[in-house]
Amino acid sequence: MAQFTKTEDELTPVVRERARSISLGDEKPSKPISVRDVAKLANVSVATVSMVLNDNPRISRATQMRVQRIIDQTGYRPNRLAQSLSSRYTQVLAVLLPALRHGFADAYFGELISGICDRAGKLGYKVILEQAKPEFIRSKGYIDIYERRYVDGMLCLGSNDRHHYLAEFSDHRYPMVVVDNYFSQWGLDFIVCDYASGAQQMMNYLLQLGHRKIGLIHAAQEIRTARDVTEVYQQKLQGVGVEPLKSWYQDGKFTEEGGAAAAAQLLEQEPRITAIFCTNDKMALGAIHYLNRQGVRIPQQISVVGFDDTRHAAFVNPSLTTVHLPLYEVGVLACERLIERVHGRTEKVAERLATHLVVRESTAMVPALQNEMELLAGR
Amino acid sequence: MAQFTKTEDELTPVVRERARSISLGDEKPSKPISVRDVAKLANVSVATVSMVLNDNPRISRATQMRVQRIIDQTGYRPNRLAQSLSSRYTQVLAVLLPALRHGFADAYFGELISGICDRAGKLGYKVILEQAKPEFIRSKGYIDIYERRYVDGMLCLGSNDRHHYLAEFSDHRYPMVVVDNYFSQWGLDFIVCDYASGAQQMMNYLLQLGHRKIGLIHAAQEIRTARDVTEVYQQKLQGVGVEPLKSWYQDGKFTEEGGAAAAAQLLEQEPRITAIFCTNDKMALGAIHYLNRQGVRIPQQISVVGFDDTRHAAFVNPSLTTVHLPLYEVGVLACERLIERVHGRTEKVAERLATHLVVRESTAMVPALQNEMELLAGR
DNA sequence: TCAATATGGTAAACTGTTTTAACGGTCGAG
DNA sequence: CTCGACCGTTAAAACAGTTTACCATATTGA
Repeated sequence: MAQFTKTEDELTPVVRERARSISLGDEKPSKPISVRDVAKLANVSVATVSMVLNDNPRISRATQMRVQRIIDQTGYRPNRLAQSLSSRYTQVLAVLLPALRHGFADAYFGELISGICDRAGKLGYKVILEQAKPEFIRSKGYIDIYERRYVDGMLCLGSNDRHHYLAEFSDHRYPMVVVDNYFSQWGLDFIVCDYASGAQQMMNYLLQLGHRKIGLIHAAQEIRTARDVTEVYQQKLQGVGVEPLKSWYQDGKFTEEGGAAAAAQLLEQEPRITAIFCTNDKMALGAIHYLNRQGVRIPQQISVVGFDDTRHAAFVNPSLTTVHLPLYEVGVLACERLIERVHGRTEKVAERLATHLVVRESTAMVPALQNEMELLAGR
Repeated sequence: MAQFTKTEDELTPVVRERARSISLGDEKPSKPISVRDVAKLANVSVATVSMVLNDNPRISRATQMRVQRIIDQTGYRPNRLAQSLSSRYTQVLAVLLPALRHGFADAYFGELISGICDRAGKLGYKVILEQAKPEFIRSKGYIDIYERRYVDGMLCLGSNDRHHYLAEFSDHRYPMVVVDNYFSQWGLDFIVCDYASGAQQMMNYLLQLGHRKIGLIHAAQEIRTARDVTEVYQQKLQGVGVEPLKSWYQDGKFTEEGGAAAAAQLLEQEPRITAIFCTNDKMALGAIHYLNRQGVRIPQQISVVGFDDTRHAAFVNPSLTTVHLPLYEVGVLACERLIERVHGRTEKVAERLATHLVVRESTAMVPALQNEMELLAGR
């Protein structure tokens, strides 16, 4: 305790000794250096060291340099637990994911998480992963992580209307941002892709190609954005005087398998369909897979389109016409806004990022129209 | 401070009052309940409460129930920062990922992470994500997370031989497990898939189908497991008297684009090739994509195989023959062993999980042999 | 019956920071 | 030549738990 003297003339040797014992890394894991050690070596109080660490302007240039030198020499690193305990900020964010079987192996969530992690890291935050398992919800784990001070805020991915527990965040007591979805009801913060606009672009394009009998492979109508797409599909068809039949809607469950099965249903129940609009790329992949092996030629006989523009979309055969979602950017922005909330932002967060159509090879003019055009061209 | 009396008869009313003020959730965020509050209400010392929390056997059934009742009534949740600070265990693990552009949107890493998170959650651990950016390495961020007490241990994914900093973990001072790779040099803990065995099964299968001119689309020879596969490929060919030419090896950079480009090179430089062995599924997808649009029929003209068995492998056209890697299980096991290390395990961790061949539709007998067989069959 | 050993609990020290109120010294103004 | 303001620094009080050493009783064994 009193092993370090405080007289000015003895400072240097003492420093050297401490520094050496550190750099040599003596086998005994000689308990790590603390603020107290640094304070002693620098002949200042621990308060001063703390202030240097948080570069508080109250510290004079001279003192700040003296302390910094000691910090560098000793390789002192403040204990984050102690810092968080006393400062009330953990510098950690949670990413809440739906509890899918092998949930992370998913391009959609992966892209969002990439954006989040990149930005969080840049702003000095760590990110913890949390899966919304039933038990987690039942035991209010989502509140626990705040109350037990694991995190300062949370980003909620893959949420849907049945997640009533999100209502508990409406008072903004616990900073939370809904990522790529939105709720009209609870006044929650959100960052979302403009699904409606994307769907409009896609429908306009398909209609322009002459398609009228368009099947829809959708999923999860409890997700607001998914409903947006479905609604646009319906409105646009009605806009050209077509009332989509019940059988044109098929649930693809957001998976490749589901997409394949839905395509099969569609073909069986409505053989005269000329295009299939899948509300995500995974289902489109499944549908294409099914059609290919049924010998249906894409896009000559049937056009197939997706939604998301995941990496794989470009590497199917034929490559997929789809709507590009700026998921990475959504992640980045959500992360940024969440941190602002943690730091006291009070204005509501609500942003809608633009989406755009990506035309590749899975779409073509409707076959009949194609023939007509060729006739007109005099062939 | 002395607002709570300790006489037995006054306990009940006091409890009720505290409990009500909590359940009503008064608007003022009346500072959260602490051990001290609980102790006072239960008429025991804070030490006792702490022991109940960590179910220390020294506490009698009666006391433990009395305290537990108060805990339940007040909804008290221990502050994890304080717990970690004084217990020296954070109950947090780090997952270190290579800094790929959009790294998480990858089926390979996703599968590993799924396994890790599932098991970590089950064992009461949280998982933080860390990207191995150059700056992170240069500043020894990987040591920082231990010293600053962010985590108890680390799982290292996507490592390779150029990651010399891993040598710093050879003394096992900081618990770390290499996931799905291994190093002969530094005595690090690891859990890995049996790549060599998988490659052998695949090569045996291809050779059995009569293939001799087999191209290899590989990548990242600085990864030990990747080299294992390449070596098996070479040995097996030599085993049947074939010396693979330099031009049979093509670098596919582990991506779809790379796979497509490599396939193009291969076809140009060695048109008589009858099979292509890709060392991961992504490159196989790229190769198939390229071959398809060149009009090459798979598997009639050329067989293509992959490695990994990611979800997409089953949904390409034709579906991909590949080697299944138990990545989820590797994640689970790595997580488990790491936690054992944290709790003092001293035996080295080194396990190799079995892999197996998955035959789908992208492979067939070598064309010439096929004809011969048909002739023999008298057709 | 008395020392020896469990049993159950407690007070105090400890974990490593940040923050706050106070303090001594210098300076300019009245 | 005081008085208040300001500046840089400090001691001490949080923060919210765990751990340790010790202290009463109660139970055993001889």
